[in-house]
Amino acid sequence: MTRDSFSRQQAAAITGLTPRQLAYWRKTGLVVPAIHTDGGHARYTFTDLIALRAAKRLRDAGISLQRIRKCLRSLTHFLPTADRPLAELSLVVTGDVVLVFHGERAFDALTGQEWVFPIAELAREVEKLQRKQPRQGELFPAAEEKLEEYA
Amino acid sequence: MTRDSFSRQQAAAITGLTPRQLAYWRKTGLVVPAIHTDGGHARYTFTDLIALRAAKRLRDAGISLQRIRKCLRSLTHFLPTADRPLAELSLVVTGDVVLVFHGERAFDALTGQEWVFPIAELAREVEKLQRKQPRQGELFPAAEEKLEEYA
DNA sequence: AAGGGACAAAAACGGCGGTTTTTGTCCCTT
DNA sequence: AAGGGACAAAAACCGCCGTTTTTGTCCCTT
Repeated sequence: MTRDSFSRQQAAAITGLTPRQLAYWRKTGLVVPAIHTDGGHARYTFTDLIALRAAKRLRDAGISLQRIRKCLRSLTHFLPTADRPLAELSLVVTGDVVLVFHGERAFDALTGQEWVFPIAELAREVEKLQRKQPRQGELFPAAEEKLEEYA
Repeated sequence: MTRDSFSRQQAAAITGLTPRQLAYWRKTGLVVPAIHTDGGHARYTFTDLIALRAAKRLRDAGISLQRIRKCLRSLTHFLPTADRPLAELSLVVTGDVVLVFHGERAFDALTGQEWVFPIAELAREVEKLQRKQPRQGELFPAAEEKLEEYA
């Protein structure tokens, strides 16, 4: 029981996961312990624990393992800088979706699509428009066509 | 064409929605124009435009009308302060979920569940644990039971 | 204890068809 | 123009069911 390596039992106790889950997740590559003892037994590092804990939270939030896997696959694809997303990134979970916060922006962990728009921004848009009453089309080019179309 | 009331055509042109949609959304109560002319015709206010624009964005982001309605219903339920969520709150959309930012927190607009957890927080948790090696149970009470259970 | 295998229950997924909601279009009235 | 009604196409939803994934449990080996 050193300072920076944990047995499976310990890891399970700390993270709130079952030993069975650790075994399966290891076998399927979700979280693979970084260290092995001489006897070939697994040892979880501190970083491993964080990853496990993150995964546990995602599970508790109702995200299925399958979805977590998908997210990780696409994350390593569109955010290659992060090689251990579960231990590095800020995650927000809602319903069946995982959001990643990266700098000021938020992405869908699955698709990489960015989907943030504070209402304040909308207000500014419409305000601008209001000030230019006569030539309001500039802000919404597509809308301008519609204006003519339905005029 | 005053400064703060817009006809249906204008509203449609500005927001990028079709007049048909405005009519339907009005009829079904999603966004009801706040003003009426003497002749009984609808006039959209500036705030209405913002709401329309927000809804439009949600639609563009792939959120169905039905889901938007659900979100609004539950929003007015667990955030009663906001009586016009579409025109007041910050929304984040990903996949088929709508997130509401309210102060420092984020909620699922549908369930009201709060689901934010920066990884940094997890690291702190585990760090604390590491410093108290001998009595590690305090941080994860549930885990402590497991420790015994699987010991 | 840890690892691994085997088996079964539980959970999650994916596709399909039927139903409801939303939108487009046309027409009529004011 | 705006409102409203009617009809049809498109989009979205819901429930069902067979398949796959995940987990629990038991047993055996080191």
